[in-house]
Amino acid sequence: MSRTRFAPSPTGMLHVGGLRTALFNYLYAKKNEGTFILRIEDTDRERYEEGTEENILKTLDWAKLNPDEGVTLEGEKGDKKPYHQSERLDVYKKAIDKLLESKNAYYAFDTTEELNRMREEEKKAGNPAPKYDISMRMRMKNSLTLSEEEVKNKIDAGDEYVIRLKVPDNHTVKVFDEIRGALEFKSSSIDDAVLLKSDGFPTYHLANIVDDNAMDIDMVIRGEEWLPSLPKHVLLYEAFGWNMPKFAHVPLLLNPSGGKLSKRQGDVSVSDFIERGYLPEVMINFLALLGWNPGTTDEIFSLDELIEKFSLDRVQKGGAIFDTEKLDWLQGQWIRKFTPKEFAERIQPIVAKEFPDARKDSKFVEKAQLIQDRITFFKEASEMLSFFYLDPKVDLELIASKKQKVTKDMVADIVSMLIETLEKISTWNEETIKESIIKLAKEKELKNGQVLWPLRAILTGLPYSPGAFEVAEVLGKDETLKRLAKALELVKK
RNA sequence: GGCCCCAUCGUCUAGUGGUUAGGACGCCAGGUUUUCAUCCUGGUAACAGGAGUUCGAUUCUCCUUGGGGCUACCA
Repeated sequence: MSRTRFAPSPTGMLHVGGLRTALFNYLYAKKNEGTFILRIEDTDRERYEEGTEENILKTLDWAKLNPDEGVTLEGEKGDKKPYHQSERLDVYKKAIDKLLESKNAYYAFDTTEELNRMREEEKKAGNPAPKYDISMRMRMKNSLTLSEEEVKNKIDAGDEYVIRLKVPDNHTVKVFDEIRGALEFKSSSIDDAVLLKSDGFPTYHLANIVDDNAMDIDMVIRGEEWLPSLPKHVLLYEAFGWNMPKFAHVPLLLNPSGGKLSKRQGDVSVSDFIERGYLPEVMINFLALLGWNPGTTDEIFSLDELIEKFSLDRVQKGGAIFDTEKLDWLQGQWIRKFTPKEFAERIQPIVAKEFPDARKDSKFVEKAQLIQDRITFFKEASEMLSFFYLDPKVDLELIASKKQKVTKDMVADIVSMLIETLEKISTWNEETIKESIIKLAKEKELKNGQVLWPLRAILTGLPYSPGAFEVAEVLGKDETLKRLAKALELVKK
């Protein structure tokens, strides 16, 4: 049993990196017959974006990574409510009081302007990385430099304040990361982070630790960008006297040019990929392989298979460039994996949108079969099946083909021969059609392509399409001959 | 700048002291008795550099270099 959580902020659409973090958390939980929890970290009122929480939930639902507990599309589930941090302010207040009491935190009354000025001064004085601790703590206005009475007076007077973590001096924080191993941080490099903002909201550091503890999270899987603040979190757990969960910092997803994944260099929000027609199975499969591998050469995995194979010790340490070259290939693999019936069912509504006849087409499965190996996106299906639902244009430029050695003045003869030959076929199927046409070509001393190209071009009206034999079979004898006859007439003119 | 993380083909990766350094995507060539696609076969291409440890380093250690992250009253 294990409890993991995905804890996004509603500050933007869910992006692929976030989905991967969610996936790893989901896989870990399921692998250990545990619980996957979704918590919304909405403590930043400035960056809050309307609708993004819904986008996150819907995207997770699309990917079939629905949380077992926490915030869901059906509302909050579980006995650790609420799961929105903005509704847990009293919980943080209590926690802060505890830290204040144990002197692990202190009040600070400095304004942003004062802080900025002091940092400038420090830099000029040769301190490259001014931190509130060490260099600034004693120079600023806070409960470490002010008397108890002064502090009380300021608070009573309504002065704004934040509460900061008191990082102990001369201390080494030791912590273990499931992916990176043992880590050490000197406390001199850790800043006295703000825990409670002047608006009464907690920062990530506080809220995150308090909630992970309250929600019994025992494995924290999050992005590598959190690694530098890990010692602060460890210090908080120590200050509270709580048991620490295990930590696993997964490598970042990178732009093609190397930096942290961002817009500008292409699509990064999952919604973009959904819109472009990628299947959830494909996205999940692709994301799983970015930073993780099964240790075998297998590459196609369903969510269930991933649950079975997943383990943190096969997660990569280095960042992975989010390069979608392989995504299209994967999509093709998945499309080809569907049974003919499944495939037909999935494209039928899409084709029917353009060609209503497709909806009640008894031969739809056969038609769909012709293109299952030829498409990467379902939306390509309509065009590729168009010739079944409308009369193809007869285009002499297309029917004659230099490459196939078919000149324009040969076309009429070839079409006549085709009609004559095909009319004689009594059992109409791919095999018999093929047989008689190959025989025809041989008799007339023509190359197969000289007969087949015109046939396919007339039947489909397209430069690229499924093969002539299979199209003719599905079209049926009558329709095939009808199209040939019509073409012959037009070509003669 | 400081702190932290990382480093195998262009990309995703296998490898855990001795391998012709393997696979996949992409690309190139050929084949699959019509096009496109699929599929098959073959090819292209990598251990960042330098010391050290060792009989022997891609693998262990250190340094350099390179890349990335963090450095907010954002997460």
